[in-house]
Amino acid sequence: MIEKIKVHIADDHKILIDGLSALINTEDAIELVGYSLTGKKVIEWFKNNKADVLILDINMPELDGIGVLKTFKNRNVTQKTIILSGLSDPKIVQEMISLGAKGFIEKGAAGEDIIPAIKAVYRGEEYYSKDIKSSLFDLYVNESKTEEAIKSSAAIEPLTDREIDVLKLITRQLSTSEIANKLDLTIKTIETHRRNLYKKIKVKNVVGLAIYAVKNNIV
Amino acid sequence: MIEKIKVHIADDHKILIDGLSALINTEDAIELVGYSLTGKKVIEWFKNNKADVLILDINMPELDGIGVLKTFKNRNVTQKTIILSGLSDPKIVQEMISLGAKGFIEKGAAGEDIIPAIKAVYRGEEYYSKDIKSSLFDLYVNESKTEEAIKSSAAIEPLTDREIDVLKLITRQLSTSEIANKLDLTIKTIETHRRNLYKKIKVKNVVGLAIYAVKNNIV
DNA sequence: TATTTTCTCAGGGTTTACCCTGAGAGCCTT
DNA sequence: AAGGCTCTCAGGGTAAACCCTGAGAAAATA
Repeated sequence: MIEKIKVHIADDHKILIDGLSALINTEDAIELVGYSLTGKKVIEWFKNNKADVLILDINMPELDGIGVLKTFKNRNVTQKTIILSGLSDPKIVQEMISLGAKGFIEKGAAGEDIIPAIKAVYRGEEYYSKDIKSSLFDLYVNESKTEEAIKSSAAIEPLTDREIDVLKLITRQLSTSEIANKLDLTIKTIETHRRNLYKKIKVKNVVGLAIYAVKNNIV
Repeated sequence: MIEKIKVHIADDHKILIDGLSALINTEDAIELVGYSLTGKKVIEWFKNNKADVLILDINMPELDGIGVLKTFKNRNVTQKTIILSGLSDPKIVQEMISLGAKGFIEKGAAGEDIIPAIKAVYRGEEYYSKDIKSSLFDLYVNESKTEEAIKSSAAIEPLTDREIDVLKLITRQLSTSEIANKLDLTIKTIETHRRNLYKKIKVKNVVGLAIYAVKNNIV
């Protein structure tokens, strides 16, 4: 039996994972060895497992695709990655590339792209779907592999488990003292978590937190 | 050869269509006879073609899923429809049902839901994925098939213009005094509007307000 | 015209959010 | 062993949110 290309898919829409899975199963040379519904779970999975290619959605709750690649980079993990993206904002494309992404497929693109993309990236090549290429992309690809791009990142620092706990309770409209009660912690601790959330998410107050939570499906 | 269930899929993400297509192809009794990437194209397609079941995404450019169903309703077209939705806002669920949708699947749900959903809806039954059901949904489904339900939509008192102004500024993370400044009103007035918003939307604090605003596209 | 709704503002109050600094304990990685 | 991160907690403070009651003026509606 020939060695198959091992693929891991990360996307918060299970139905898309199942769909891609079915697509991939039509190809003998590729097999799906795992999937994740959040960025955090991707990190967890790769601690104990290996895949040849990671297909990574950008918009995910808790920790987004950018955060995943940053985490990999910080840990000096080299993971061949194809980005799945709803929108092809050149800035984001640039950032993902500078973080090591080797492929880029728009969700609006045809599903047929996925198989050649996996194969190309697996071989060490790069792959970009037409929409990406024909957008402003070409202008950036050559200059984008610098360190600066990483720093100017608009992305959000990854939230810790505790912070997510607190954020979830905040969105349930609980006050700081109520949260402290529920988690058996002091008010001061919860206040610290709140402050850290403000800093990380870069918002002014609890309203920004709530909006972030809803938009990122943490509710 | 046995008659297959003819399905049309509408979603602005081609990759999801291709994925679902692959999923559906694993089932002999169902075949994909067409797809659309925008709401407008759905309308066009159904002018000259027929499908037994329509799988319809809500978020689409040009004309969204709600618009599609409204168009069908205006033209007295009865089309068995399954809604594909990223979020399960009860209000939207309710509206889609009153517009004739017979099935409802969250994108976060498992892909295995899709086949039984198609079969159920084809047989004239209804189908809702677990996430939808287990949300506040059950409370609404029985009362929502009347014209009245559309008017009394989700039971929230209508907001006044001023209240919406204030709510918008709140979601921009402005404080009461900042809002007062911007609108040339006193703090006391803004506080009153806030209090009325809490009552009408039935939330405890500004967090509830923010969540409501995001889910109802007031941001 | 009469009534309701909306929009405005007030006094006076409690509670909560938010900001600053600092710090110890445990865990993981280098 | 050393550095980094997470999680925990503290003192002490200001600003803001939130709650109560009451009410006048204008505009929409009956």
